[in-house]
Amino acid sequence: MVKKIVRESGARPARMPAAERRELILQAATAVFAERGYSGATTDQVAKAAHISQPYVVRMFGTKENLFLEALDRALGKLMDSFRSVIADYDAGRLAGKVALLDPDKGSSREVQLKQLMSLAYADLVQDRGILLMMMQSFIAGHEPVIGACARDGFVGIYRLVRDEAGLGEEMTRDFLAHGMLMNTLISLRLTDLYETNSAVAELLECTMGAKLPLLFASGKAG
Amino acid sequence: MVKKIVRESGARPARMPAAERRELILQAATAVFAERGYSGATTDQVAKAAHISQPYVVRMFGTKENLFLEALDRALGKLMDSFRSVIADYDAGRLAGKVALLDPDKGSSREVQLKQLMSLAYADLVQDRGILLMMMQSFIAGHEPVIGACARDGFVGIYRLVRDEAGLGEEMTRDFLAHGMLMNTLISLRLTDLYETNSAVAELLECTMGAKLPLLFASGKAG
DNA sequence: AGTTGAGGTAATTGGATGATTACTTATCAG
DNA sequence: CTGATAAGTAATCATCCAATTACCTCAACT
Repeated sequence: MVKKIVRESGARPARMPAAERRELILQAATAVFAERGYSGATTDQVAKAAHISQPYVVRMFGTKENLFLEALDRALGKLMDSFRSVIADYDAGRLAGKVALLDPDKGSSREVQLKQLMSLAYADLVQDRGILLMMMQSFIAGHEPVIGACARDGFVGIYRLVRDEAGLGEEMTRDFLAHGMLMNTLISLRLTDLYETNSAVAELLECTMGAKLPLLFASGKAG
Repeated sequence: MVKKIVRESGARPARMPAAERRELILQAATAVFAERGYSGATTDQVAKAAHISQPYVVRMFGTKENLFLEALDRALGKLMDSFRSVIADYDAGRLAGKVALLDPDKGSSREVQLKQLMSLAYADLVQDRGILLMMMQSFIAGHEPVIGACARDGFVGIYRLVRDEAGLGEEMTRDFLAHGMLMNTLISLRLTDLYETNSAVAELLECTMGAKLPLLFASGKAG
């Protein structure tokens, strides 16, 4: 007679519908992939972060690669949704108050104002700490056959959105993306760790993030 | 009696002094780490790229982590040497010809001219394809205890060099770094693969790389 | 010629890790 | 109450990979 296994030490996870669990796993995967990259992350780390067993992660997404792709898609979607809603709100006049704060003289063109607003939206996304770094990890995985292709598509999609939908034009879009990449790098590098002890770092962070710097220190807390 | 192993199929590697072999391995490691990142690369891939055995790679550098650190150090050194020699040459008046080409009116300040010259030097480094991507891989490994710390030091070193030794000041240095990060991203993403088929990509590449775009397509051939 | 040490490899190992299999258990419709 | 199905796990496998061990073999110097 095999001894009946009695579940001890309470930590039994709550059951929930698959769709809901899916989102939790994607959140966990985003955080783990963001820190460790595609190769550096393990499905077990994702499972632990989602408080669930490793086999379930694999079974729900098929492969680690597919999990990464879905997390990437989710991150890209959040970024683009955020930008699109900025554009829509701006064009509907719903951001007049914010614009007045950023640009009291109202001397800037639509593009310049939109650029500032999207920078703000971008910095807001930092609070998740996963979303942006997840994308960054995909951008340097260009050599991976499938992930690389999706990353390229995603990047081009962002370029088109900023250049055409927001209407920033070539050079302004390039500069916008460049500063985004610098922000991503500073965050991923964890330069914030040196903020107190290194005045050059403090200067660079303040100069790059501007008023949005506090968001960086608060990052990681939001879901 | 154990059968004497006779070396067949000639491919026996040439012997060479350890210091020389070391540099070859570092070159190979730079290329491999640049493409696949720290976690994604294997010591065996480095060994194959250097045409030697995997155990020898490990024995010569102790650990994979240490190999990465030495390759990173080498890459950072090359970049900073390159910038420093631009600065020295400029201040010694040895770049008058180049400056005249970039800035026919001679209307720009020292900082602006130096910035352009350093951008040029940066783009020259692209030809290796390993140097810059190696650094980029280290920048997104901020969570690794040892590698992350070295990457932070390296980044801050570059910032100081550009801001203080070249004298670009805060904002200009920030913009310089931002565009460098964008270039790194475009290269790592292999957006060049889409240059022919995607006009938005062609536009972005031309806008970002300017006259230096051909260097990008020629990259990977140099040692 | 013989020894020695540096340059190198084959074989192996132990741990990690993505994936699979075979279960268990909760929930809910009838 | 009772299947049936969906949610979830334990155990295990096969593979990969960094690191170790135990060698081999030239070249240089007595």
